[in-house]
Amino acid sequence: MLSKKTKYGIKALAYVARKEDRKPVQTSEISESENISLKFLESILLELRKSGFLGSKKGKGGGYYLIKEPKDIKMTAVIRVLEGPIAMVPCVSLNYYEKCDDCPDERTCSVHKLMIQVRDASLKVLGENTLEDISKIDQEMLK
Amino acid sequence: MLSKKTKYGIKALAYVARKEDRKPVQTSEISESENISLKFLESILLELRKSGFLGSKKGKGGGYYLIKEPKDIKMTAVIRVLEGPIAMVPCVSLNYYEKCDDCPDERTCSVHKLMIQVRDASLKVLGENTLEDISKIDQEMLK
DNA sequence: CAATAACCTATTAAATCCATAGGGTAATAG
DNA sequence: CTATTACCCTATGGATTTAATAGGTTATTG
Repeated sequence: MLSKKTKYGIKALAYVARKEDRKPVQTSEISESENISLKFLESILLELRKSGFLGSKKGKGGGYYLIKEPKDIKMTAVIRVLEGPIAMVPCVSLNYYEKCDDCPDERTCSVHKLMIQVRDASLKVLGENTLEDISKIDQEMLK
Repeated sequence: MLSKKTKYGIKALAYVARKEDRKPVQTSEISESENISLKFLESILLELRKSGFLGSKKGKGGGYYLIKEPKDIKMTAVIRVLEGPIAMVPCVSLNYYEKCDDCPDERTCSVHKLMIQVRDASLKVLGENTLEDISKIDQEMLK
């Protein structure tokens, strides 16, 4: 299950991406529009800034803005920062690998075998989707 | 992340599936062979019995055995019973659907859009793999 | 300087997970 | 029939994580 943190983080990024101009967007605006607890959102945006997705500006007229183009932000990167590993089991994670305590041999582990396939399938989808892809709203969708 | 419960459950099912004869396998045997806490495993096997994957036999020579052929057990079914939803977000779950508190309109939700794709990709992999597929050990794997 | 909005630290309530403990009960072997 | 085996069931606790709240500090604009 995706944590609320990740969910909110993605929604916030998508919200910022939908603003054509590059003016900073305030936390409170995102909070109200996306129904996210203000304080919780603050901490998430802060993390997204520290990990290089957002820039910020303090004081009046300040807020957060995208540093890169939405089309250059892969969803794999976003999820890895907010949620951590994409794999469902540490022993098949590319970026957060960890050996299982049980399991003497990964090569013969039934779970390992299966979860590698799931990981690759997820990775494909998340690698093909950019922030641009998921943030735009087609009029088609509203019918 | 996959819970230990699900992980152990899959490993236990695979272990039972690897036994050619249909003799019951004892919990203690699985526990030792797969390095799973005996008491924890007991509760997992019990759940797998109640949900129709395993049958059991009490007394001496008793244990658990598969009710269906390994090739007829899809991994989607196993995971849904042990872990719950396959989707990463309740609002895209086929079997455990739940509306999000935030999110006035799913059709325009960026997370929703993305997670449907992830769900379908996972569903494909888990639907194509059966217990037979993941339980067999190729000699190729050991090289 | 005064207003604004990001920034930072700490705390807490709730939930979930993993495991253990301790027995009860049914079936089988001898 | 009796002892043993091994499944069956309930309850509990510790640890970890998650989600959210609270309260303050720093920097920028006008």
